[in-house]
Amino acid sequence: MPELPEVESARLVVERSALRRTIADVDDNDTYECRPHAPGEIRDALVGRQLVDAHRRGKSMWCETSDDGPRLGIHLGMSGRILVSPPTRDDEDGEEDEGGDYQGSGPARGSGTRKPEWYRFTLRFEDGGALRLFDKRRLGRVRLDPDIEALGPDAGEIGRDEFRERVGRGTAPLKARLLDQGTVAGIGNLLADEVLWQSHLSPQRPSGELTTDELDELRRELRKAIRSALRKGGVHTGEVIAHRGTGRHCPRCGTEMTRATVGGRTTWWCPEEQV
DNA sequence: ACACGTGTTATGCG
DNA sequence: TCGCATAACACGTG
Repeated sequence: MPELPEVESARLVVERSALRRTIADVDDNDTYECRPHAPGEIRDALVGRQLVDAHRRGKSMWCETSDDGPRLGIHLGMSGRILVSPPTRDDEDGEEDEGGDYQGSGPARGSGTRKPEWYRFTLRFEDGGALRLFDKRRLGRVRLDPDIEALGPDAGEIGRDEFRERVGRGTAPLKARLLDQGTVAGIGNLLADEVLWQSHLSPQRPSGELTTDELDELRRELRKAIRSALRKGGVHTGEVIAHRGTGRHCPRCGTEMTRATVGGRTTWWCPEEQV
């Protein structure tokens, strides 16, 4: 469930630890993760180059490469994580620096097992270290020159007027609009539920019927939730997230939470407060 | 064993 | 053609 905050954490890891290291080899043999590239295509484009910058918009990140090389796009999908290991020093096998830990909410969540086949993509550096994409579910994606322009503005940076204009239109349910990456980029299922709860808005409200005040409030709560998730380590730390579930209650008013599929995703909200 | 979750993309419909 | 809805994808988890 990497959403915007988790991807930003991963980007920071790349920026901090993977730039300016020469790529010696690339394992791009996972044809699903690297689609539509054929095996070897990404390797041929990157060997000998360096990553020189790491960017992000919404849930998509990409790196510029040296000598006017192609951009390397990485999407974490639903279970992807970026792991970067330092240069090997005297045959020492270094600990991996990790970005975006989103492994569920409980302390004892996730076994931590790392099967080798879950490493879907690897950049091996000349210094002996590597950048890897670790992805159990295999819905992540690596590709050259990704189409970033298809995404809407980043959810954490979109301005007030543009937010009003882009979100406050159409007849689809508000939550579906928020999940549409072409409208605003970076909001996933959990972040959407959190922000709607914080804003006292029903996920089912037709997005075009929101007032300007409601849209402004929604944007404020969105920025707040993103900052908070970045600080606390993931969207699962949101206030209402632990209260999504059968028999759970709204942490503000105690009303039993309601469940429905909205925008194709399981949605939980407080039927009393979110209208 | 089997349903569920989940971001993206493809497909379908009015 | 556009906006919206739904299915498909992969596969670990409960």
